[in-house]
Amino acid sequence: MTTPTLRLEAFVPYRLSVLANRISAALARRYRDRFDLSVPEWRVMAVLGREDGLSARELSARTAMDKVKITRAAQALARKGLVVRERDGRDQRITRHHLTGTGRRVYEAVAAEALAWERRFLGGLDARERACLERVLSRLERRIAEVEEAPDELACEA
Amino acid sequence: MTTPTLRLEAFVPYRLSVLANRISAALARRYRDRFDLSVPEWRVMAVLGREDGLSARELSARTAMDKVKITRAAQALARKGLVVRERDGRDQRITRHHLTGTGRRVYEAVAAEALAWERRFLGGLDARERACLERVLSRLERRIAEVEEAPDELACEA
DNA sequence: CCGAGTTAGTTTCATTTGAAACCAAAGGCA
DNA sequence: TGCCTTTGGTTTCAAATGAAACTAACTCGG
Repeated sequence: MTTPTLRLEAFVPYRLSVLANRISAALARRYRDRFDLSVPEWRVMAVLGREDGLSARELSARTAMDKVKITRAAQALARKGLVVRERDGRDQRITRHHLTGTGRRVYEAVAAEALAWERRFLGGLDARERACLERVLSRLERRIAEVEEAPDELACEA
Repeated sequence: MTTPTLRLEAFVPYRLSVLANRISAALARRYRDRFDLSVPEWRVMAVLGREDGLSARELSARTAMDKVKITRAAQALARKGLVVRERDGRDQRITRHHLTGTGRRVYEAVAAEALAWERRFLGGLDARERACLERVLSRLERRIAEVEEAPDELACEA
């Protein structure tokens, strides 16, 4: 038995990374060109569009971005007049974030565009492939969480 | 029919991006802790381990990294004594890259570790899920290439 | 109450990144 | 042969990033 050699183009972490970056880049360009938004800014808007009044901490949890990124994205959005930030009444440490009127209109437009892009992108797949994708994504999300918790043990299935 | 609202946690580009970053981060930490290598450095080594004497341009193509990153990674590897770089005899513009003896030993070690990690990671999936993953990855790789070429048209399947 | 410890968010600073400018060597081609 | 363009690679510069330090506000045991 020969030692299996590592081929980058067949190595799943590499393939996933390249794929995700290409997809992100394609979308990021659209956000920037059409709406002058960065990806972190867009993610914050996307979350606020569905749940208003979140704190930075909550935004961080829902966007998978660290708190520094949240601060900066939120400040940028505030400068652009898309978001307002206010101290929470009960706990003065907390900053609550809200879309402004303009913010909401922009949100609707970007959300529509993003969904359209996704629909078009996934439209190239047949129903079986899309089901497959959903399965695999959920599965890998669960799996990486397991591996993150036990970076060394031979953590196999329960 | 209500407008479908965008839920970030169900949006494929977002999920893929977060997933790929988590996987990359987990691996990157190992490369760094055990071998003091960054991801770009490791990718260059991985390619050189199988094809020696590549130019920066070829490395760029095979690692999906731009030429600036290649220059920097290669310079770092040279400083560490893992790679040597030399001008091509025929075309003096070209730099050829080779693993040193140490470089090859490190390559073998990192490659083994990377493959072991992947095996462990994917070991959490059953055979069907792994097949599914392979299918979906190939499919999406093809699909993003199509969309990159025709960013606007409603490019569906041929 | 009051200080130790915690939590929310911001700022700082060093590192990473990539677009664009740049330099040097080839490749036409008049 | 001597431009003019192209190509391979490096450097520069400004922006993005994130770890760690920091500030301010809250909590809780004594």
